[in-house]
Parts: sequence; structure tokens; C-alpha cells
Amino acid sequence: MQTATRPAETTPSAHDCVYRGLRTRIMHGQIAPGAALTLRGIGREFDVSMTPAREAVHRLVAEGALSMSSSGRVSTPELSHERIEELAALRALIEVELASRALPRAHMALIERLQTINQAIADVVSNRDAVGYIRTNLEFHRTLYLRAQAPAMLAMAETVWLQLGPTMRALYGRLRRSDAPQYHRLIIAALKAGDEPGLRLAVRSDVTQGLRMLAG
Amino acid sequence: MQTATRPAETTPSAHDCVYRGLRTRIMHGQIAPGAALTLRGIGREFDVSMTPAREAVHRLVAEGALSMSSSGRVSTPELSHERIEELAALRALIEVELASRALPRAHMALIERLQTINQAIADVVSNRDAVGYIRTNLEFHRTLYLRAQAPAMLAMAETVWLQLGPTMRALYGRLRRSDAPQYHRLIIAALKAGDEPGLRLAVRSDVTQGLRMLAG
DNA sequence: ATGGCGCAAGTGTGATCACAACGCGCGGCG
DNA sequence: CGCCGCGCGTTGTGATCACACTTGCGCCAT
Repeated sequence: MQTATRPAETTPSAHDCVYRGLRTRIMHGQIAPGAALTLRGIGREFDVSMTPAREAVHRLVAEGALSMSSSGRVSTPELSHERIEELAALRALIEVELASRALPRAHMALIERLQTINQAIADVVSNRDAVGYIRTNLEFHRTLYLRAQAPAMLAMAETVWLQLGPTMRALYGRLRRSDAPQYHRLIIAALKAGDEPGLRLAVRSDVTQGLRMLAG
Repeated sequence: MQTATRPAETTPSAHDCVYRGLRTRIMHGQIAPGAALTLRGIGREFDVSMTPAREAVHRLVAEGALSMSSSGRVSTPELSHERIEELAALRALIEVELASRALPRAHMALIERLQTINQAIADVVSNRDAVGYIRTNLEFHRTLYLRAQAPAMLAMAETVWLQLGPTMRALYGRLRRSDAPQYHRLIIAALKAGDEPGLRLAVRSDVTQGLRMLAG
């Protein structure tokens, strides 16, 4: 089965390829909550055997991105309100810290890139593109947090994003279209002003605003 | 990641058994940093084939408990000072929140159990039992945080403990023996008094005190 | 004696197979 | 007409095997 393409000199291990593919799909909300997955189906889709598919699925289950029934059947989880509230609180805790650490290192080039991404968000919002909205919104946050130089914290934040992925799409349906970049502008303003309390409040508000209606 | 699920009457799968065995060993500091592991060796030790051993190892690598070289060789990681500082900050963020959420639900039976565990800590400390100290100390924190009714946060905290596991033992060697339960007593006192700011400070101090000397 | 080279043992990866458990649908019975 | 039981297809699990790659050790040439 490993006959098709081997162009690169570095070996991109199959299970990692499957893992990344599924991971971005889940994080971007391309899989509905409650959807079932099968190892053979995944293997067929990615042109690998069951072994790499099983490893990728187990890894995602371990990270909370997928849930596994007692019989081993795998599906995307449907989160309870309590769990959504918890994950929102975790986002607030970690991302406020990441933003605070990124603040002293945020120079003008970063702020301009954030503004560019924010414009892209406005575009996908006007196009009713749910997946594009989630992806671009996460890109905004990741771009800011990369400046914090805190890989372990960023990994934790991405794990939380991953767990919230499938429900994000459901959230998008109820979300008012126009208020998407509202707190993003506050974040950018606080970055420009070097206002740390304002930045913390803006990030916390941005993270909490959408999730509150799902949890409450 | 989810440790709360009961296996019920079903036979626990082999890879999960290997995973839990390795996980507790790593978290308790029973494996030195930099030690190498082989899939066939693990399989031989747990009397399973390579397949469950590989899954368990990959899962631990995904959680940051083990590190994998470019050739796929697996060993326990040796953390940099920056990473230790990050993980300590994460502990502070998450565990302070967990303690704060546990405070309104903490009744007398819980406080008594914490005092019992604290006495056990004093015992193992006097016996120079590093592994026992780490295990009992984690039991103290877990017992408190279980009252927060926040499984996602607790899972995050345990992931951080897991990553710090191999270096915890190295920390224990430099640690003053007598000051171990010092902040624990402050935690218990704050719980008794219902003093939330005091509790937050005590937990933050307890989490940060030992790790600061490793990171700085 | 020492440094480079090649072979052999060992390791991770992925495919395939045998097996047990679960789910679902069909058919018979009340 | 409805309900229960059973059999087949499907799924996850774990063992085994073939293969590519790394590693480390010994041997030969300088």
C-alpha cells in the first residue's frame, strides 16, 4: 500500500499524516458532533492500513478530540454544558496568560499581521463560511500566542481547541455574524497601547463570549 | 487522559494496561530522565506483543510524557529550564482554579482526609522515600481537586504532572526535607477558614516553591 | 595505534491475519 | 400485528511477519 507517493527524502510516517489530517478536520469543525468513524474507513480514505489509522484515532481519543464507547466504537463527542463551561474556563486561563506573555514581544509587524487576519475573518464571515471562520479565528489567536515563546502552553491551548472543535460549528450557527471581530479589535488596541489589563480582559471576553451561550 | 472511566466488568484492553503501568511509573518519577525504552522490551515486560506497547508509547509521547527522536527511538525527556518554568506556570494557573472551585464544596470529611494524607507525606519524607513522596503529594492534590467537579481541568493538571514526572525525582534530591508539608498546612488552614485568596496563594506557593529552584 | 568502513544485530513501522464482541436486520412465533 | 431470538456482516484488538533504517562493533588499511 505504500507504493503511491514517496517524493520527499524525509519519511512522513503514515500514522502522523493520518493524525494531522483528522486533527485539523476536527479542530476546524468539519466533522459534526456524534459522527461515527471506523478504522477501516479511515484507512481506506487515507490509503493506509488499519494500523496507522488505529494509532491516530487512539491518540485523538487520548487528547479528548474523539470519544470511544465501551465497545471501542469511535465518534466525535457531544459535550455536556458543564464540560463546555470547563473548557471555556481553561481557554480563558491559558490564553490570557499566553497573551500577557506575548504583549512585551508584540511589535508593529505582528500587529499588522493580526489586522490582516482580522480582515480575512470579516471576509469569511460575510461568506457564511463556518469552517473558514473557525480556521481563521484560530489563526488569529495562534499568531498572537506564538510570540509568547511558550510551546507547552500553546500545546495545551490547542488541545482545548481540539476538544471544542466539533461543537464550534454548532456554535457558529447561533452566533451573530457582525460581532465576530469585535473583541479582536479590542485585543489589537490593547496590544498597540501596551495595556496589559485591557489585553487580559479583551482576550477573556473574546474567548468567553461565544461559549457562554452554549454552556448557559 | 480520562482516568475517571471505570472498566466495569469488561476485560481491560492490553494497550490500556501497558499505558497505565508506564504512566504511573513516569508520573511517580520511577524512571530517570533520559532513560531509553524499546517496544520489544516493554512488550516482554508486560507480556504483550509490540502492538499494544507501541500504542501506549505513542500515546505517552503525544502527552509529552516521553520524547521520540527523529529515528523513532523513545526515551524520557530531559526538560529545559524554560519548559520547566512553563509547566510550573501551568500548574499554578490550573491548580489554583481547581482549588478555588473545590473550596465551596470542601466539608470537614475532606479536610480530615487531607490531613491524613499530609501525615503520610511526613512519614515518607522521614524515610527518604522519593517515589512515595511524589505519589503521596500528588494524592493530596488530586483529593482536593476531585471536589472541584471539573474533570477536564483535572485531566490537564495530570498531564502537566506527567510531563514533570521524570524531573520530579531530581528535584526531590535538592529539596529540604522538612518544608514539604509547610504549604499544605496553609492550604488546609485556608480551606477551614473559607479564605479563597489565602487558598489561591497557598496553592500557588506550594506548586511554585520546588519548581522554581529547578527552573531558575 | 588509530581512524574509517562495512557488516550484523536490533529497532520502529506498517500490512495482514485470526478472533471475539457488537450491531443490525430478518424471520418465526405468540 | 407486534415482539423476541438468532445469524451474518462489520468492527476493534492483538499477534506475527516483512522491510527499511539506525546503531554499534569489529576489522582492515594507513
